[in-house]
Amino acid sequence: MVSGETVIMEPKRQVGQGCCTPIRPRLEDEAARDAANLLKALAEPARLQILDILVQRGGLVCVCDFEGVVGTPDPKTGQRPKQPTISHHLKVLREAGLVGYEKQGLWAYYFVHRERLADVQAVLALLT
Amino acid sequence: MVSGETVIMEPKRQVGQGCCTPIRPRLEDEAARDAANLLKALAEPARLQILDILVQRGGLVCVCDFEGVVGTPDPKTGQRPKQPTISHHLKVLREAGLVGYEKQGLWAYYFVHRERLADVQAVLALLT
DNA sequence: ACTATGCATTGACGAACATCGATATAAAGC
DNA sequence: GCTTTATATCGATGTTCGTCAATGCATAGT
Repeated sequence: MVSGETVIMEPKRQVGQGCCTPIRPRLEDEAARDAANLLKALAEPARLQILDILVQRGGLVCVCDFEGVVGTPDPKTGQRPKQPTISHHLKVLREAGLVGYEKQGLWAYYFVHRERLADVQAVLALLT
Repeated sequence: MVSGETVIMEPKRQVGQGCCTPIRPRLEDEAARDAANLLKALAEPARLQILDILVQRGGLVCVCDFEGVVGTPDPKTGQRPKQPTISHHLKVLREAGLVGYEKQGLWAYYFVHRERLADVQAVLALLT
């Protein structure tokens, strides 16, 4: 980091009176909470791969397509997450508004809500 | 959902032989894991607000600036997270490569690693 | 009616996380 | 030296999360 060299023009900060001018994030508490919840829904390998497949397919995908295909393989058994786990991840994505689904007979067909993905990108664009 | 109406061109899926053609996510396991770890580092209101302030300031910000300013207020006490918690969040952001810092005397000045934020946006762009 | 299938939900478990108070470290000023 | 200040780290606690086996619930096929 070349810390011996860096010169910050930072003049006169008296210890004990607070070193900096007060500041508030532009991101208000509620907006930060909402954004964090969206990001939390995304922050899982299995869920990212589910979304990837949904986008790749560009349409409706039934749940059985995800089984044995997404999620990190168990280091011991080499097995990927099973059906109840997939269903759980899909529920998380649903509740975050990132995907929707239709029931057709025995199958459930999922699709992406692209607007919601755009919301995430909008938040990240704020930090650029 | 209009589920009575939706017509999917659904040709002949025999129950029991798997309903769909096999598919793999373009997002490989390791890439998915890395992306998820980055998103996990972002998926916290306090950390989003920290990054927001860092970007807003456009330069070096010392830790004390974040105290009492970022993070969700405790519903009971109305208090925001205290110094050890802020320090913890900064460590998480550091380890994710999202921020860096320089030590100047008593103070630690943090700054954003914009390239890393770009990495996150690149992953999300894949899903669009 | 009976069986098999696709999917959701429940309950349990361990791992990971956010937060805190207390303590440690390290530099500045006396 | 000692004290104060800014930050990091440690240990404990309560909560959230990912995963599974078991179960429930429709629907399809016989």
